[in-house]
Amino acid sequence: MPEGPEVRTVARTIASEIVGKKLGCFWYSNQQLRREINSDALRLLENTEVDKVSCYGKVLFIHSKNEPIVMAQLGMTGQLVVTNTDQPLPLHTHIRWPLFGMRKEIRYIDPRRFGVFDVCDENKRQAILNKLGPDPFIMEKKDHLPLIKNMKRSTRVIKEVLLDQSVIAGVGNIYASEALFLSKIDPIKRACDVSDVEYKKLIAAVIDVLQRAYENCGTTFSNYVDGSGKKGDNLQFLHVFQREGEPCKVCSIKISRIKQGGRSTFYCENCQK
DNA sequence: CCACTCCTGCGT
DNA sequence: ACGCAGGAGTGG
Repeated sequence: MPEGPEVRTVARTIASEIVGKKLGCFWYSNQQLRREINSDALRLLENTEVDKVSCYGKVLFIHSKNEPIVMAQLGMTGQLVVTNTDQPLPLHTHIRWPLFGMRKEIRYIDPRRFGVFDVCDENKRQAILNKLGPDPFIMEKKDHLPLIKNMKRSTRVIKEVLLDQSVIAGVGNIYASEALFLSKIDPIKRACDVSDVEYKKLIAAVIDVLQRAYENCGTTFSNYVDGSGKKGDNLQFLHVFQREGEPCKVCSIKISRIKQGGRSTFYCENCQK
């Protein structure tokens, strides 16, 4: 479900509910997610207070006063929400984590179970972050040139490079298409054939598209919700994603859909060269 | 590099 | 019945 802006929105919205609260008795379903749930390690966090919630790319961390740190990835359909304990349990609820004395709990819901809910220590967290490319939400101007140099080395198609989290963290299938549209780059072009001028526009477009999505609390076209269960408002502002056959908002020709690396890419054949 | 896998649900 | 879906890893 979630790309950088959605994960960042979830992090912000659950933070306001759980920071400073004490975690209660951890519960999990017997089904396993992408990885098995390490309940023994997670239970070490019972009776500890949540310190902060952070995220990098599509990875979300819940920090307690002590280690370990909770590491969550939402996959395609993961939802991390804080709700009243007496609310009916949605199908595919895999984790319930009450907040001490609050009549509220953290819930992890994930129909497809592509997500991860795990723990790590600070060293492991750094190792995870080191494998990821720069996050456009955090990136500074001085990071642009090394990023462009890195992208340029690849002979892969530019769309697929944008999805590679080790190159740039937080861009997913929606915002890859959107950023390429805004910077007028043909998604079929190999990354090594994209010019410096195009790259500058592309990086600016990526930052722009992600920032705008975050300001609109993310894109909901299916089941994405923020930490309070609220849908995102960004769908109406998308230019190409899931608009196959509809008119381009710039030139009015029909938006195309192609497959790249098994994923759909939406683009305008006229505007993007 | 590619194809394939993990899984459920929805629309055609 | 089939193809599609905000992700990411594996193995050839």
